[in-house]
Amino acid sequence: MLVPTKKKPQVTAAPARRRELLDTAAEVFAEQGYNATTVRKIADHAGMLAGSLYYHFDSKESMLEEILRTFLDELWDGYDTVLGAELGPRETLAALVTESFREIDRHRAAVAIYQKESKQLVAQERFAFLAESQLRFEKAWLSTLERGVTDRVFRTDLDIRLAYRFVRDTVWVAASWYRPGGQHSPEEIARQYLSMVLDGIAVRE
Amino acid sequence: MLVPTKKKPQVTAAPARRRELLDTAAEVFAEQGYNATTVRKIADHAGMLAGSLYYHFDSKESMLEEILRTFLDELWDGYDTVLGAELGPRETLAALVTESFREIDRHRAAVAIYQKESKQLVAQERFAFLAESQLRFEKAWLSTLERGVTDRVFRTDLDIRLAYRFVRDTVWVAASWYRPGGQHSPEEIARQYLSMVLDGIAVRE
DNA sequence: GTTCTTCCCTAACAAGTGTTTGGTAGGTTA
DNA sequence: TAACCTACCAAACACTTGTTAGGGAAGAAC
Repeated sequence: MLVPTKKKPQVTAAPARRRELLDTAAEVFAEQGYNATTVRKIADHAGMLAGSLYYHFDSKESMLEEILRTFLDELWDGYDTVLGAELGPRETLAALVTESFREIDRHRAAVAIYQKESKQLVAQERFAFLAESQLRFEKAWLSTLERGVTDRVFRTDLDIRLAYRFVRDTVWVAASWYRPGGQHSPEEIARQYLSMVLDGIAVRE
Repeated sequence: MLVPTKKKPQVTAAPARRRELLDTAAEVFAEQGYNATTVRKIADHAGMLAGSLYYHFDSKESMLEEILRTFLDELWDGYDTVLGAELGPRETLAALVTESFREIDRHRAAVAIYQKESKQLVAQERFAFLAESQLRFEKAWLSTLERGVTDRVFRTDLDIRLAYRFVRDTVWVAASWYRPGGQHSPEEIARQYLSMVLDGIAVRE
């Protein structure tokens, strides 16, 4: 019982308030950019003062890390379910795209942050998990495309790495304009995107 | 001859050194993000001290403005030539995509900056020209797609605004991974992208 | 040879940055 | 009632930021 090791809320299981603050922080990060966002702005949006944030979090950077980790954890939950179902390549691609749009719907802010900042963040060892995730991501998509090519489901005359970047980007950039509760549901957007990616926008002869 | 009105180089026609500095600044902006880039970093890359930059430029912000203005001017030179040729919708789309990849090849850094920062910049009146350009851009692409639909060249069952964002994003996001002097020429990338956008990645029955 | 111009340096400035320290109101526990 | 914990505030900290003022070296102009 010596040295009570002042239990800071950072280490305990995340309470509701903590999640609340992370949500508002993610919103501001996504809107203004991480570097342009000051802790005072976050505190403003949360109705408190800058210093008070440090009761809940170690640093501004740790807030960013937790936002991205939470998002990626949930993303891979969905992806692993899809990949574990062992569907055909075309169905796997469709399921991955649909799942991605669902994640955009649920984690719009986090996705936007990821898109904007991940490239610079991976350089820091603290955010090395971004690189790992990116690698798994690439493997999942590339193998699906390759399977589709060998199965003669996808065209064989295309550069597969270009196709990968093509599909990947078309999906995730949507986070920059997507607004939850808009005209289209995530599933509807996924359906139209898939239609364009798979069959193209030109009329068939 | 009273008051020699100290001619600052900012107002005169751009000398070579000025363009040189803007190029290095654009490179750093693109790599680290505008807000994360300090004038000292720019000066480092240019082999001089921070204060010396202010002999050439009014401010950090004016450097950013000139980088984006130069890029957009050249972009619209190319676009206007394409649009003025009065080609069919499919050919216009192909020409616009190809022209876009050429611009990415020539202004990689500026395009990357535009992609990352424009959304937050348009709020400032100084960067209102970004909004104008964006509007012209949207008109050009949307009208091309609409013409294609009425001409039965493009599919009629697609949400045309979704298709617009689809094509727009697929093209410009390429700036985030494209490296000049790589395996593929801009024209080759454009050809493959067009093939995917027009005909899709699925095998035709 | 003197003057002028170009281009950079040195040194500082004020404002804004993330973060820390000590305190405190209010509820919960003993 | 007393001790304690939670969640915040108030005020400052060291540092970085964009920017400015004055000066000086090297060459061009006269």
